Amino acid sequence: MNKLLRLNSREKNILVKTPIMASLGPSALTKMLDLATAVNYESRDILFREGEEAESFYCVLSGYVRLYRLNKDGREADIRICGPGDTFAECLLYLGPNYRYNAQAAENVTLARFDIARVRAAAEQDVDISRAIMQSLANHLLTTMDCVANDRLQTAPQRVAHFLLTSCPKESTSASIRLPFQKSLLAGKLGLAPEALSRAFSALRRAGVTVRGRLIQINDVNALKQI
Amino acid sequence: MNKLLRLNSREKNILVKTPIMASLGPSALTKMLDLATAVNYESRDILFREGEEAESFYCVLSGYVRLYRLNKDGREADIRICGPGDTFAECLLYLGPNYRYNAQAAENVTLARFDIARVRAAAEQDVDISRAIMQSLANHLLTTMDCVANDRLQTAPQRVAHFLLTSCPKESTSASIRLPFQKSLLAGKLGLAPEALSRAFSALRRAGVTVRGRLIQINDVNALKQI
DNA sequence: CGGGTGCTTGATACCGATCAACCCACGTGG
DNA sequence: CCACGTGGGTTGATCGGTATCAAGCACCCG
Repeated sequence: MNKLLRLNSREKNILVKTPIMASLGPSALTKMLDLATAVNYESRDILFREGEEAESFYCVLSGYVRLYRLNKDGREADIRICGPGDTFAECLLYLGPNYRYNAQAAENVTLARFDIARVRAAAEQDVDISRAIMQSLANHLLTTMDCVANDRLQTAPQRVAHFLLTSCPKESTSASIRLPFQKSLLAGKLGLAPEALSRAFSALRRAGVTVRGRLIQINDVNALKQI
Repeated sequence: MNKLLRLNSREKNILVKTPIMASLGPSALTKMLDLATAVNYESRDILFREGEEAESFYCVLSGYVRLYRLNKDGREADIRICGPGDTFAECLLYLGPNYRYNAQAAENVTLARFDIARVRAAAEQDVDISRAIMQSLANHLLTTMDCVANDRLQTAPQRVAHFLLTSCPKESTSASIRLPFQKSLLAGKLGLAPEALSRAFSALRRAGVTVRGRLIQINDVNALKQI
């Protein structure tokens, strides 16, 4: 981490377009902007660890953040990958005082930081704010339930196909995608070892998926849906 | 399903002790009780299916409900098992108009049903209600994240051990537990096939776990923690 | 006593983790 | 300019864990 500052105007512009802020009315929006500070981390920096006292929650302005858990042998499992516009740890607004997972910068990131106690107070007074928080929580809950279902129902190639399909523009018959982050991060997001992701990609070649670096060419979107 | 009625006093008594209702002030509580109707389902009844339009969310008064998803070959995966006091589908209060998973009665159940639109309106006017919803959402989000992490980090015996430990009274050195539902339901909850649960139990015998029907005897709680 | 249901046990197959080696692109310094 | 190291990714061989299929068992209730 380094300096902790008011947001500059560029950062403000990003923040206000964020899902959690976009639905706010003008007065709620200024309240929230007043509470936000900007903070930067470098790749691999730890933002916080499981068990630490939670003072802040965050909204990603640029870069990617890994939320993950450790088992007692030190193995890591990603729970969620947060990109620009994503909010995390806001569930602690109404829960216990400790972080429940680790957070690490997957690359250089800029975040908006919010003081939990202050936002909680603001939400009590402003329905706009509590509605926005509920929407965010509800969204994360559904995404996470999707994740459980996908982990339990889909094989590695199916997960990758599913991910690619959600990255395609709707209603397209073919597409080319640029991964927004490293493959190893994608592997973690899908609950796979990097090797398994690699093999899944090569299994998808027969379905018309070509991979070169971060560039992915999908010849037949419908074929992918059949996987 | 059968009749849909105002709650009788026994049901009201259960409902008000429920996490989502317990934190409400008197006026919010009466508002919510006014909105609740009681509904019964028999074992294996389908409450709703993924994709159907969502009019209601539910709170379990007695029995157990399975939330699950299907893949395209018809295989099922449980996402969550809801028991007495649990609320489900409340995430749709602020989201799309359709259920995102299937819900089935795992045994005969009694539920409190809430109309989504009306509760949404009530939450706009009463901070108590929206705070209660946020707490519920935040709780489910964390539980579901736990679920993802456990699926990705733990083997079958570890999952079972973890489940048993959370069912033990805190700070006890030995315990005996009665499963509140069928083993096949527990298997689904833990993301296992029933056979795998069975084998996990027999693997735990060496750690001092004895199983007879729904009764489970744990000789050494600390040994379980080492699994 | 017969039949159903829920559970266990065994045999097998599959999937993905793990370990190890290698490849490639890139940057650095001699 | 080349030798080297580093980090990210791929590929192959192996192992372990769990699903799946099939059969058998225990209990309950008529």
